[in-house]
Amino acid sequence: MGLRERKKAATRAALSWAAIRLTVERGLDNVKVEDIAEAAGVSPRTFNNYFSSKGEAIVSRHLDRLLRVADELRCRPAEEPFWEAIRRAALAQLEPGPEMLAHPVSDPVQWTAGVRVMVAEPSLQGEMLRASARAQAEVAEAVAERTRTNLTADLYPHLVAAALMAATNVATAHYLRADPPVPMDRLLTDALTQLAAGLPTPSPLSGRDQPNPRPAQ
Amino acid sequence: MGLRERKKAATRAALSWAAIRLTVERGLDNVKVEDIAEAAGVSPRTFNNYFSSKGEAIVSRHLDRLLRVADELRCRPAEEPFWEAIRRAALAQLEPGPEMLAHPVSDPVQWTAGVRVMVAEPSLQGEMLRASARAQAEVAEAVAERTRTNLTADLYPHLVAAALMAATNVATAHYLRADPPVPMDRLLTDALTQLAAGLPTPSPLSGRDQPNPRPAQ
DNA sequence: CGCATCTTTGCGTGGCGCGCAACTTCGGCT
DNA sequence: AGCCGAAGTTGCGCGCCACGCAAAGATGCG
Repeated sequence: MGLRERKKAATRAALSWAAIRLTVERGLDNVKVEDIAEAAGVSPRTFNNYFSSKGEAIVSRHLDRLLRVADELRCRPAEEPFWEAIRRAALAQLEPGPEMLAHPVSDPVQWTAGVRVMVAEPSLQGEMLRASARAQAEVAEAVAERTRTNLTADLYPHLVAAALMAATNVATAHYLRADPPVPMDRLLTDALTQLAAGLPTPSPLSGRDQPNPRPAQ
Repeated sequence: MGLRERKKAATRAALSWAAIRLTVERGLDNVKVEDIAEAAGVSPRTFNNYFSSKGEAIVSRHLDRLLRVADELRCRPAEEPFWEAIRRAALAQLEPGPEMLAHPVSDPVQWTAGVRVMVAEPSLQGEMLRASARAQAEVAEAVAERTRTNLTADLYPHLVAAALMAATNVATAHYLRADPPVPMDRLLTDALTQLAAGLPTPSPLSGRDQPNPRPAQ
């Protein structure tokens, strides 16, 4: 890989991390594009050569994580049971990615705070969900290959991909509000297990700690 | 309901429909907020009293549809089997809503074109997915009530809601690309059936018309 | 070394989101 | 009926943002 591309990737990462860090520190609308560009040591105009909006910059790290899920799914051996492969692929997003290790700026705490603001800020929610949708398309393709289903004629690969992303989102949301904290891999595995079981209504007598306190109205 | 609220609702609908119609006719970025306001007979400034962006205006009709799903789910009798209730609720979005009947402007063709542009335009995708997320929260609440699960402690209601929305989105996407056309209710029902069955890998020998033409690489 | 290609940058423009402060309309209450 | 507070509308103005364009700079290859 030439110097050119390495530099591009570095600038991209710098911009993205700067966007996340500043947004976490000051709040989304106390950060101007100018600030992000300055923090990354680049002209404001250049920012828009890499990202078409603040939101896209912030979410791009999240998108990278999600794309690793599709990659991992393609890498799983073909003889592995299907849902086991799905589970492994889903867990791939929790491993620190290549650019995560390169930038020591990004401790997990900062990342969690970043995700929290992405979920909280309305204008970032859309961007975040769009990232999920993009990753979902990749996953659907991988699923179609693996299960030999048809990407345009069958619902199946899209359903699996959508369910996988849904599990990710639900687990993430739960992770962010869980107190005391719950490990993310457990949440993800749990969600996928329930999905693969067809989401049967849990029997209220077995293993439930407490029934819903809100009475049915 | 007083005159005030009726007028507000009317203006809101007028703005939203105008936004959709103009966008379908001319393309998203050949429509200025000014145009939409003018078409609705209202000042440009007023537009932003109702919607905070073009995208929100366009998608608001879609959001209304999705919210009807949660409403319908709450209305289904408690003795109805759970997944049957889910199916019925999902199908509720296909029925023309109250404001659909009031505005004869909105034939199904126009609506389909509207959805098509929402899915195609990048800046509308996010808004659309945000609408799904909002509806999903409502559905999750309804599911928690019905199944007596806990909205904050359990993944279950969120998973069901997310799966329902995923089914809706996947079915919609398939509907938009299907040629020859496939009835939407069949797609939705099919998607939900597969989900409730735990998304088993379809056996490639039975009932498949054609295997995936792309070889696994 | 020198040229072709890609990238960065400054500038300018059009549009948008929204706070603010009049002004208008509505609806209840005496 | 008439009045008054509340709610909605409008015009104005500001700061920000996305992006087209063209000049200047960096990079890689022969």
